[in-house]
Amino acid sequence: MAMMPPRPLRTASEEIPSLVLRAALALMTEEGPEGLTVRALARRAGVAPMSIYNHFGGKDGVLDAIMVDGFALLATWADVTVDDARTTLVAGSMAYRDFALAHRSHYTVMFLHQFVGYVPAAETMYVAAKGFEILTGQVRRCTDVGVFPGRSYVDVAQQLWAAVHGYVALEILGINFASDRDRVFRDFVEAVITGLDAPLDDAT
Amino acid sequence: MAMMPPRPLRTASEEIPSLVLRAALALMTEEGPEGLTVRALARRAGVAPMSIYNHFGGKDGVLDAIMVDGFALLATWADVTVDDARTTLVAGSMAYRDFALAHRSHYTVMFLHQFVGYVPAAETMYVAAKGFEILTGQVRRCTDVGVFPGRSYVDVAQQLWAAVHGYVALEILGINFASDRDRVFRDFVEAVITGLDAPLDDAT
DNA sequence: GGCCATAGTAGAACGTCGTTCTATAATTGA
DNA sequence: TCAATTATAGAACGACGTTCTACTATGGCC
Repeated sequence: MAMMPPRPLRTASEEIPSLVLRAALALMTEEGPEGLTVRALARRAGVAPMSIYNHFGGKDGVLDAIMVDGFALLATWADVTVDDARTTLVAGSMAYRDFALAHRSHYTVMFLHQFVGYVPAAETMYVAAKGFEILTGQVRRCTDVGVFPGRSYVDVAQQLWAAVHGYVALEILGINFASDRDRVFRDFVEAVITGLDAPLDDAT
Repeated sequence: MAMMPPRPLRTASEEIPSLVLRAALALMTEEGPEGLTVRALARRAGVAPMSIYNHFGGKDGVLDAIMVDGFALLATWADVTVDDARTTLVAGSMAYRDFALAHRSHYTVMFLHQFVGYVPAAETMYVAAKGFEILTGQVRRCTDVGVFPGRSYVDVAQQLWAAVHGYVALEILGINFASDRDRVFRDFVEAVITGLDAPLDDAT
C-alpha cells in the first residue's frame, strides 16, 4: 500500500484555533489539567508549538479561550425560563450542574483549578461578570414577586451559587459520599431555596 | 561589630521538619501555591534542597504534611459542642469557615488547589476520611433528635459541607459580591439548615 | 503560469521546575 | 579519638513556558 503523507504539510490558518481548542479540551479530559502543556497541545492538534503563540499568545491565551467558550456555553442555561420564578431557579441550578458535569474541563478552568501564573485577561473577566449578572437576574425575578422576603437579591444569588458550586466542586474532586448524587443534589437545591425563602432569623 | 556567622553551618536534623513546614506555609501565604517550589522552600527554611528529600521524600511529602497538619487543626472545630444539636451544627459551620480563612494555605492545599502531579498518600486520605466522619457525627446527632426528618445523615452532611465549602471557596477565590460576608454566611448556614429541616418535597 | 509576501514549521536555546546523584564536610555517639 | 550519620553544595536530567531564527509551504496577484 502506498505511503500516504501522515498529514498535510501545513495546517490552514483558519483551522488552527478550533483544532487547538478541541485538543486542549481533549487533553484535559484525558490527563487532567497537568496534561495541558504547550508541547503536548501542539502535538495533539497536529500543529507547531509556535502556532499556539501566533494564534493565542501562549498558554494563557488558550486558557482564556476555554474560559470564554465555557461562559458562552454556561450562558445558555439562562434560557431555562419557566413561568414560576422559583421553579426557574431550581431548573437553572440543575442545568448549572449538568453543564459542569458535561463540560468538566471547561468548569475546571473556570472555577476549580488555579493554573500557575495564569491571570485571566480583562475581556475574560468581563464575560465572567456578565455570567453572574444572569444569575442575579434570575434571583431578582424571584424577589420581585416576593420570594426570599427581606433578603438582598445579590446576597441570595451569592448564597445559591455558593451552594451549587460547592456541591459540584466536591463532586468533581471525587469527594461525594451521598447515596444518589442526582437526587441528593435536587433535594439540596430545593432545601436551600426553601431555607432562603423562610423568614430571616435575627437572633444572634 | 563582630561578624557573627550568618547561620550555623549545619541545621540540626530534628529542627528541619518544622522549619520546612513553617517556610512552606509562609511561602504560600506570601506568593500563593505557585511560590511553593523545592528550591525556594529550602532557601526560605535555611536548609539544603536535599534535606527536603531526606525528611519528606520530596515536594509531595511536604504537601502531605500540610494536609495532615490542616486536618488536625480542623478537627478541633469538632469541639464546638453545645447542648442543642442544631446550634452545634451552626457553630461548627462558622468555625469551619473561620479555620479556612485563618489558615488559607492549609485550606488551599486541602480542598482548593490541585498541585500538579500530587496524589495524597494513603495515610493522608485516611486522616481526611476521619475528618468527614466528625462532620457526619455532628449531623447524626441532629437526625437522632428528629432534625432533618426523612433524610439520610450522610446525605445531609454532604449537602451541608457542600454549602459551606462552596461559600468559602468562592470567598477565597475572590468571587464574592455579598454586602456583608460574615452576616451573609451566617444567614446562609441558617437557611440551609432550615431548608434541610423542612419536609422533603417528593414532587418531580 | 510564475512571483512574492504571508505565515506555519522545525529546532535550538534560556531559565525554571522536580528530582537524583555525587563528593565533601560537619556532627554525633561509642 | 575514631567511625558512622547525615546535612550540604553542586552538577546533571528531562520537562516545562517561552523566544528566536532559518526554512519552506501556501495563497493571492499580475
